[in-house]
Formats: sequence, structure tokens, C-alpha cells
Amino acid sequence: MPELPEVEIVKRSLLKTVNKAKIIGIKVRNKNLRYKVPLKLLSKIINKKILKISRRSKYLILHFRHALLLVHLGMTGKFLIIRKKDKHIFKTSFYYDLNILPKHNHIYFTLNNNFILIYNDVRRFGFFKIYEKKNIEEINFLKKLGPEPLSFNFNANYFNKSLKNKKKNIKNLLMDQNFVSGLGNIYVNEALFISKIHPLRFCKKIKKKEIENLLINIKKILKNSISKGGASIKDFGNIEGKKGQFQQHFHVYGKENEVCSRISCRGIIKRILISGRSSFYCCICQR
DNA sequence: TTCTTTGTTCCGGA
DNA sequence: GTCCGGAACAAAGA
Repeated sequence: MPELPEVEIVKRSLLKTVNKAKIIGIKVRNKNLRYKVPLKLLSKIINKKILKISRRSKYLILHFRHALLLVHLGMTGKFLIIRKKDKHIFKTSFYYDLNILPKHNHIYFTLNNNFILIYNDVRRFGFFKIYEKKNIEEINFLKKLGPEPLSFNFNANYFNKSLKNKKKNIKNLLMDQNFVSGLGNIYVNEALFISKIHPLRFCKKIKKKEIENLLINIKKILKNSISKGGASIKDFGNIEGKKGQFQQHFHVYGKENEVCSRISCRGIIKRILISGRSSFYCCICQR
């Protein structure tokens, strides 16, 4: 489940391997992703050079002359990069060990630098969109997004101001991409645990001090995860097929009925649904 | 067969 | 009009 840190890792891997390369061929084996892959538009980036690769929230953006390729990895989307001469790699146990099956390879990009970039997506909730001669700010998927959580714009002043008229709970606020963009279920659960805030607390009732602390913790957790190569629970493998290490650092996510990891706390981790999403918290130290 | 997982959109109620 | 949350949707595996 790629959230901001995982997408950032993918972006960095792509920068190292395919940035500045020219796409010389595209083969779509299955166009039925979250949205139909736009075959006609996709053909417009053939023989074009990847000029730049950027990330906004959980979206990847590949920049071409007169075109932008917007990619969302959904739940299980991943990029694999292999050398052309290593095509046989899918017959080896290497990818099977990482739980990457070639039958879920949906799109192949052949590049002029001897690499093949493969989009693999088990659940097929990811998507590709092409925009011609469009400013990034005009892209529907991006224009309503809130600030990047690691940016200066996501600060205590903004946070407190946004809280004032909110009637919802803190978990739903952090999940709202129009408030802050890039956090998903895992990092929201973890940040609230570290900050000792119950996920159902109403925004308005959270003290300024707690907000400042939460803000710092969100940034800390994201940076830490990026430095560890991202999380890789079940579905996320980074581009070279290695797994990130951050999942070893989860405190509450997926830990229902386990004892709280805080040394002095004997609380049990509870799981409840909030807006239909699994939410994990310690029944003692999160208030 | 049912449940789970994600982000987004749509819709009804407050 | 705005805010909020529930439902639906996409697909596949346990």
C-alpha cells in the first residue's frame, strides 16, 4: 500500500534508472486498471525522452516534451526495472520470493538505455493518465490536494487554523487529502500512536501542544520511513525488487490484540473501523 | 461465499 | 451552500 514514503522511494529509483532515457516501445498487456489505460495517448510518448520525474502526494509524474504521464500505484502497483538481457528473470525464483508474479505485469516500457520498465499490479487499482501540454496545476487529480506533509506549508499555524471549524475526528482529518496530501491509513495510525492521540478524538478538542507534537511526529515518521527505504507490508516492493525495512517499525498497524510497545504501558492494541477503515490504537496510552 | 484492502466519487442528511 | 460520513467501485486472495 504505497503511501508518500513508498512513492518517494519509487521516484528516486526511477530517477537513478530511467530519467533522461527515451521510451522506444510500449506494450500494454492488460489495459483494465483503475481506469482504462489510454492507449492512443500513451503512444504519443513513444520516441520521447523522460525529461524529469517528480512526485506530488502519492502521484508520480513523468515529464515529456508536450506531455505529462500521471501514475498512481493504487494498492499494489509497483515498477520493476530489468535489463533487457535479463528478461528470463521472471522464470527464476527471485521475483516469486518477493511475491511478484509475472502474470500481473500489465505494461512494459522499453527504453533506449537497455532497461525495460515494467508496471506490475495485482489488484489493478493503480492508473495511468496522459496529459498533453497541460500545467500540473490544472490536472484534476492534483489541483485540490492539500500541502505536502513534509513541506513548510504544513505547519502549526495551518494545522490549527484548519481545525477550528472541523466537526470530524482527527483520523479522518489526517486521511483527508485536501487537508494534507500523501498520508494513508498506515502512517496516520502510527502518527496518532506516537502522539498518544485517540483516533476518534474530535479535532476541536485537541490542544495546541498536542497538535504541535503530532505535526512533528508526522514529519519524523515520514522522513524515517523514507530513509529506511519505505514500508513493504505485503504488497510494496521497491523498484529493484528489494523490500523496504520500515514495516519492522510499525507500532500499531496490523497489531490487533498485541501488547502496546511502550515500555511502561501494558495496554492492548484495539482495532476499530473509522469511516470503514481499520484503525489501530492502544486502549491505554492514546486518549 | 464472505471479508479485506485502497483512494476517489457520489449522494443523502444535518 | 457546506460539511460529513456511508456506500459504491475497481480486483484478487485468503
